[in-house]
Amino acid sequence: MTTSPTPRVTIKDVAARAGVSKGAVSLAFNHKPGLSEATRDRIFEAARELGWAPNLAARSLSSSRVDVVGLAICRPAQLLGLEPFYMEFVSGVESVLTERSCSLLLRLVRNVEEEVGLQDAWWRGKQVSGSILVDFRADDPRVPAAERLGLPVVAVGHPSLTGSLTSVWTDDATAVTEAVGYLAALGHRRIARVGGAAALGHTSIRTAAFDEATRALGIAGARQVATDFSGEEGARATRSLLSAAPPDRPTAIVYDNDIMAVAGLSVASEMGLNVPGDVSLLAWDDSQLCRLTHPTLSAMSHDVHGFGADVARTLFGVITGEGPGSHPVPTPVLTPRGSTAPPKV
Amino acid sequence: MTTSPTPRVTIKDVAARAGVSKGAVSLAFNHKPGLSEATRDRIFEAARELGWAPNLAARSLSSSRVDVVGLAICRPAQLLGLEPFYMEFVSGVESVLTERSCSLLLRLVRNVEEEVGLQDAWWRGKQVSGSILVDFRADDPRVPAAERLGLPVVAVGHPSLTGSLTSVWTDDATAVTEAVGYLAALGHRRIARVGGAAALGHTSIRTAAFDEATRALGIAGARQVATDFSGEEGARATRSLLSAAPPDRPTAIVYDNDIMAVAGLSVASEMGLNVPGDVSLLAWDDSQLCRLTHPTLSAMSHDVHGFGADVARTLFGVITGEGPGSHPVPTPVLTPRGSTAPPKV
DNA sequence: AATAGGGACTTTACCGGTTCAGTAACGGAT
DNA sequence: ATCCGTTACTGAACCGGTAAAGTCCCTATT
Repeated sequence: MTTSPTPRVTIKDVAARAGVSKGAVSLAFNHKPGLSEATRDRIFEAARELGWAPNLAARSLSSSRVDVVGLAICRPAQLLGLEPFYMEFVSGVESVLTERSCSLLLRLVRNVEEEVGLQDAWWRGKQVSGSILVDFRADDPRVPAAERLGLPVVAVGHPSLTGSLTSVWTDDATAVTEAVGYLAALGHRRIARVGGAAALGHTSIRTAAFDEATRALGIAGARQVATDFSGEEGARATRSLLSAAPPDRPTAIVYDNDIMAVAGLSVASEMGLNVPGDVSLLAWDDSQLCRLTHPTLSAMSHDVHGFGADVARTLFGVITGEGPGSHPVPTPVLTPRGSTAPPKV
Repeated sequence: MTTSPTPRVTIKDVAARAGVSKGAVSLAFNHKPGLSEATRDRIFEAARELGWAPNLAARSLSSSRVDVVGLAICRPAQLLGLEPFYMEFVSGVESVLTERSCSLLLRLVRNVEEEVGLQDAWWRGKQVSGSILVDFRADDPRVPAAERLGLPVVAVGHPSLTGSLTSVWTDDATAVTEAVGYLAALGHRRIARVGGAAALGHTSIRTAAFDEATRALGIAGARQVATDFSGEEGARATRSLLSAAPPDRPTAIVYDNDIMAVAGLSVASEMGLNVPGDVSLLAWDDSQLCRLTHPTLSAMSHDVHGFGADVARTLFGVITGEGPGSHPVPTPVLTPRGSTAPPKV
């Protein structure tokens, strides 16, 4: 049994079959004017019969445009799997890409330098028409790199981190302030925060906002610890916070994602502490996970799918020549569930 | 301030700069013989100075090969985000693609029909050199489609589902048997299973294996329920199973993924049942999540990252003309943790 | 001395589309 | 009857590479 050598059908075959020139087929398939209805139909009919689809490589070569956008993510694989955030984000991005029959080129990288090299190669090699940049850090090398290349990008991150690049961002500072305010309103005076990777820009923003918010409320015993976003570190951080003697022990903890909050919840129960009786927990980036625990987790909730879609739409804007801009998306909203309550006396 | 129009540098510029012909540059960059060391160096030097990277569209057009593989995933976005499985799988795939400077074209689709159309277009349009197919169901339309197109694919699924396609699969039946055997050995006689989407092939395989295993052990009261893999349905299923009166209530539950097991755990505690005292829980597709709960979840553990890598390697085999084959990967192994124990009395 | 062989390149013909200058045909205005 | 302006389409150049055939020169063989 031999594999049939798949006689690839090209635009020429379609043209021949429809009795027109290649040019006409091209016009028809790009919905450009200059063809009669009848001819157009004949062409589509011929293409259908032959099962022809334009060769994108050829198209992008001659028209020098590609329908692909790039996304490189830089987190250890094991952590990535757990972050519901990314998959949901990606699916939001896809939802708008699909509408415009555009594809997503995804790559996991080990560090920012590798990503810079990758974006560079993608753009130089005309593999993408633009890229989405995530996980900004202070003085991120991708900012000058994208500027230098003239690569159309949208930077997912606060404008203070993304230089002249078009950015789409959530107002983390306000959200942190709201979270702290909520816990303080419940009566908590000893509030701690288990933050994400210190190198990440949005982590520093939240850290600063947390300091500011607690100071403003006159809360003295506010502690923060940095982690790598993993459940394990979340657990470790929680254990260390909760093992302080009662007067120093926080009565409320805010987490930077929901995995760590879940881990924190189990640490509390392992230590014989009642949630929310002895300690209140507040998660971030509300995913379904927060509703699966017992008690359910209160969270700063956030439409990640819609966020991804916004980012993709903005990227199309940039690609079509829109000038740089800064696009805030709705601030995460506090969603109280079962893990937060007033502290016991 | 005008954006510099990015004068794209082509192979011709590099050739000119190195004082050779385009052909020579092509030879150098494809590591083909026929050039002296000196010339080769001059060419690379020139390319480096100009910051040139070959245009992949042009390359794939003339050499009729592309360094891209396709992957379409068909699950609702919200569920996807939660399944640690996919991100980990993807990262495994990426790890071997990257070595061969190959990229992954990812797309989320709504149903199998849409995927068939997509794979068809990808292949016809020469956008991919091969594809990875996941989530097989009985009489999957992708099997005849891939055969008809001559599209090189590797099917992630049991050979009984994937027809003549090259398959990579885990032996779910054996794993289920082992899981049931373990619980039975602990003394459980009333074992239930919270399965995944009934339409999926591996779900039916597990369902059949569960029936078979419980029958073989003479266990009468074995119940199974189908879900959509979501935590919510996992919780609902657990609630329904555990609300039976004690003699009928299962003393052990096996889940088809770990999200549902986490959900089940919280349902048990919400119902005032002790895990593992009153009921033992066993998760599947062991992710970090299983170590974050309290008690920690026993699970059928499985190297998903390595699985993805194997799949990618196999795909390269298929692309380079290796005949169809069936490649089993290691069976998930039972990893006992805190959620399983002998039943009380 | 003539010839063969091979290394190091160059030349040239594509790959499969898009684009744009050109052309033929037709209806209407002058 | 002529000229103009559209509309509908064709033909050829071009995009940036690859691949196969061709050229040239140098050394080894007969």
